[in-house]
Amino acid sequence: MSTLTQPIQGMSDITGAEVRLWRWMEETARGVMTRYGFEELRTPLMEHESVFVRSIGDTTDVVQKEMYVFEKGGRRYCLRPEGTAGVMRHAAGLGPQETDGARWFYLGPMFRCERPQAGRKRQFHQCGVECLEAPSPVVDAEILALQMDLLQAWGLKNLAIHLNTRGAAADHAPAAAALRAALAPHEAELCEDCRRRIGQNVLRVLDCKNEPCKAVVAGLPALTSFMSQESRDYLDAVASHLSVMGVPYMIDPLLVRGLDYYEHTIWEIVGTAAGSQSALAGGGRYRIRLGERELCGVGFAIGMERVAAALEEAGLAAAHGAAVPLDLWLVGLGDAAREANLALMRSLRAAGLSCRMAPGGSMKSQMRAANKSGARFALIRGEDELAAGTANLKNLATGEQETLKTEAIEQRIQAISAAAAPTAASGEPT
RNA sequence: GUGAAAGUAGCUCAACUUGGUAGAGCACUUGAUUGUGGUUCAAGUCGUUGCGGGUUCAAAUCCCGUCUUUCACCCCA
Repeated sequence: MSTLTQPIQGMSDITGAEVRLWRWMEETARGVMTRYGFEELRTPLMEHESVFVRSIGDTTDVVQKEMYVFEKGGRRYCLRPEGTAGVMRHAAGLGPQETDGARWFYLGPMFRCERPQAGRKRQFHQCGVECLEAPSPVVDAEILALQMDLLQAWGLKNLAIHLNTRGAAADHAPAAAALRAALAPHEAELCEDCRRRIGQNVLRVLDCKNEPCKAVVAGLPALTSFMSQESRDYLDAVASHLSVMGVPYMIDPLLVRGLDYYEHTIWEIVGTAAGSQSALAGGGRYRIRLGERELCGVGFAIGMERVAAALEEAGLAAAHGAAVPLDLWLVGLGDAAREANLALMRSLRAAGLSCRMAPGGSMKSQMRAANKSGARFALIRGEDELAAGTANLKNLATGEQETLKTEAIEQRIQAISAAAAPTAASGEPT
């Protein structure tokens, strides 16, 4: 295929059963988040590059290697690689009265120029929330509960919350320095990547997958032991609030999250999905300074592709991807019947019924089209029926057919349609 | 950014090793039934073998490049 018929690498068209599943996921998410008092916020897909450089951190891989950056009219823009920074950019332009206690959620595409693989696309989709209430372990625990409720509303099971803390901002530098000092005697035992990490991103040594590195890390004191009492108490408080709410979790002292803006609580939610992308979602408490405003909040993001894959694996996707059948397929033989059906379709649709017809063709081909469409009923009219003022309504599932008077058609179809399965709720694109 | 595998009809795949007219199933169209779908039977359509170049009398097949997909790193949701 050529560039004219293929999407860009790592980006894909979402169609058919997949798009129906996604709409259901989005509607379900809106429902859950609304019950927690969150309002939808739609920020642009493009921002000034600096919005992300400031908040995510200019040494992170996301900023250094993965952002789609381009220049236009002397300004540098980028496609958003995540959702939090844009929401904070919005908040920073508002006054404190409008941001204190704000609860926003978002749903939409993000862009990172990484090498694609299972559960990782260059255009991917996240569902996330940001809560700007005054920092408190209570709020963090509530947000975690929300996230688990949402994942469970989608039907996911066997999820594990891995909970940890980055500590208060004042603890970051001392903790990193202490970790470097603790690792120094073992440098020769570490892998090449980890020796590089000591200088650049020392926390990443903690979650290295190589056995020798794991052995070294296992012998180190917990990272929290390098933090202040306040930081340890904060984590304990979050854990205890989770217990009160009955939300299961596990403390994972080796959990690391890469973006610079996190402080205190951080977490990931891991599913059982195959492959290396088992993290379905992540979140944490953060502090972001943009312009004159410094904003503290807590939030999470869920990878929609990964959730969809998990639903697929659990056998839950098919039910939500099923097409809603048409109420009716109109079959007409001859010009007069076709014109009559054309007019009838308009009033049926105005009445809320879904219907289609073929522009022509034999009785057989029209009936085949009706069958193939999955419509519940076929309405059949030819010269004879028009002359007699009637139409034949056939139930395509049972083969039963009844003859109706023309003036009774619409009412009868309404009644039958209402008795059948209700049509799916409407959804909005994102 | 690093390392590896794959791409043939609308779909799932065969033919590639050892170069010699590109095939099957499903799907699709039509007919058996001149006004009734699904099942059955019969016939038919279906391709610039991802794209571009090279080797050769001859390339789906061998070689090079490129695009895309997949997998593992890196990183992240």
